[in-house]
Amino acid sequence: MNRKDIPRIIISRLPVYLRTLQRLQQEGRQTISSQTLGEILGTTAAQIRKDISQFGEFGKQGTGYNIPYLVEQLQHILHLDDIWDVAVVGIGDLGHALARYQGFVDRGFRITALFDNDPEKIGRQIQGLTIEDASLIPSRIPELGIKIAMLTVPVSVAQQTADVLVRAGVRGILNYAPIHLNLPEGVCIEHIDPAIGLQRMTYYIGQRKG
Amino acid sequence: MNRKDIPRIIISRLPVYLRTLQRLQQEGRQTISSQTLGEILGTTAAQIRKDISQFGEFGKQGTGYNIPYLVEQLQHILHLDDIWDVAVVGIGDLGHALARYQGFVDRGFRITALFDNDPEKIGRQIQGLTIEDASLIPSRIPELGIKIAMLTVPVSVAQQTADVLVRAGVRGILNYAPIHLNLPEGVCIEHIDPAIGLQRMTYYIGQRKG
DNA sequence: CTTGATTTGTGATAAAGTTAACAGAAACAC
DNA sequence: GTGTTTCTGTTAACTTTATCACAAATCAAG
Repeated sequence: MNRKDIPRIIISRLPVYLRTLQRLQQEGRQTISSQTLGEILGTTAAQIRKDISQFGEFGKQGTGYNIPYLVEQLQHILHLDDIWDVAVVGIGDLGHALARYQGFVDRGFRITALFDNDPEKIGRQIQGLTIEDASLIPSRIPELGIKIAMLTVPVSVAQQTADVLVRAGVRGILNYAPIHLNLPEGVCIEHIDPAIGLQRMTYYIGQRKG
Repeated sequence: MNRKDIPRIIISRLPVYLRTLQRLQQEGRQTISSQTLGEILGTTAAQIRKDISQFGEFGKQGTGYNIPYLVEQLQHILHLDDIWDVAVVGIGDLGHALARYQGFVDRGFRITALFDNDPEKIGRQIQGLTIEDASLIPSRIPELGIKIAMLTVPVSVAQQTADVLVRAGVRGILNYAPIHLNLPEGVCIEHIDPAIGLQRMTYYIGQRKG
């Protein structure tokens, strides 16, 4: 089981499985078959079985998967055994919303640092955290051992801010700026851009009047 | 050129091309080769050429692509010739941030309705728009001709709210609730979940202490 | 006008990903 | 205990997607 050999597309589906399994677990459900999980997720049983089987034999014939056990295994595979500390860089409306969002802890993440370069914002508090001067990123990120950042700065400074973060030791960036970031090998990047999502739909929805 | 025959994965890349081309256009650049665009986007020239060629011959040998012309063509392909009206449903921190975001208009979208079911919020204004009672969705959505909604409600009511929107005539939903929505054939859905993005990265980043 | 450098669009090829199908294990009904 | 049903993990077949490689078009220089 060499981690590098497992296709990226399979890895990208695991968090989706995990999210649903955690919800089912909270609802008190004990087991689930690939068939049923596929129906819930709008995918096929074969794909779910194939994906999960990349990492071991977690199911049981005739019964399906034990939900708490599979949740545990997926969390381990995705390195979610411990909580990750995350920084939010750029405290505009969106950064503010992320800082206040209560849903990260159950998923394995905790926001532990906020950065902005606006003197008006520096020093203010959100959820008990103080917004720090972005110029302190190079010292504070290593100090706090932060490896992951959410980037919610304007496009004009996104690439340079990302570069600073990477130099400070950040290994993964969730980028909300609507621009493709070029980062060195070994740094992970995920892009979130609502307009891209909307534009992917309008192709299929068709003409506005029609 | 049957639209249905073009692979979804190609469609999903077009908005990414468009976003970059629009930025280059704003910077005053006139032409670009697939090679250079590939370097900017971290992809290959061949893929860009193949993707674009699905829809016609928009480039010129020896020169590359004319940026304003290609932008226009991509906008037309994606049905972005006119501005789409969009509703935001659920005005928490995130819905609030989306309602205030200034970046949609250049990308083809305009937020024209806000809904929430909290009496405290109904009637308040954001960017000149009044938050309306979510119970009015069935009448207001058709009235305003809205076909696209951004869904930022709690998980517990996400599916039922989506169902209401679809019954009201919505054809595409950008879902921010961390749950998979099951919608009828013909309705487009895109999911945005920051925790999923983070979890896709932690697989590769590895153990927190390591 | 010719030569050399670029660059597209595309048919052929290779790689990657998905689906189908089934042996074997487990559970269940009676 | 036996027969039936359920369900996984896996191999093989199939489908989709990405890459390669090149003819033909364009441009620039002299």
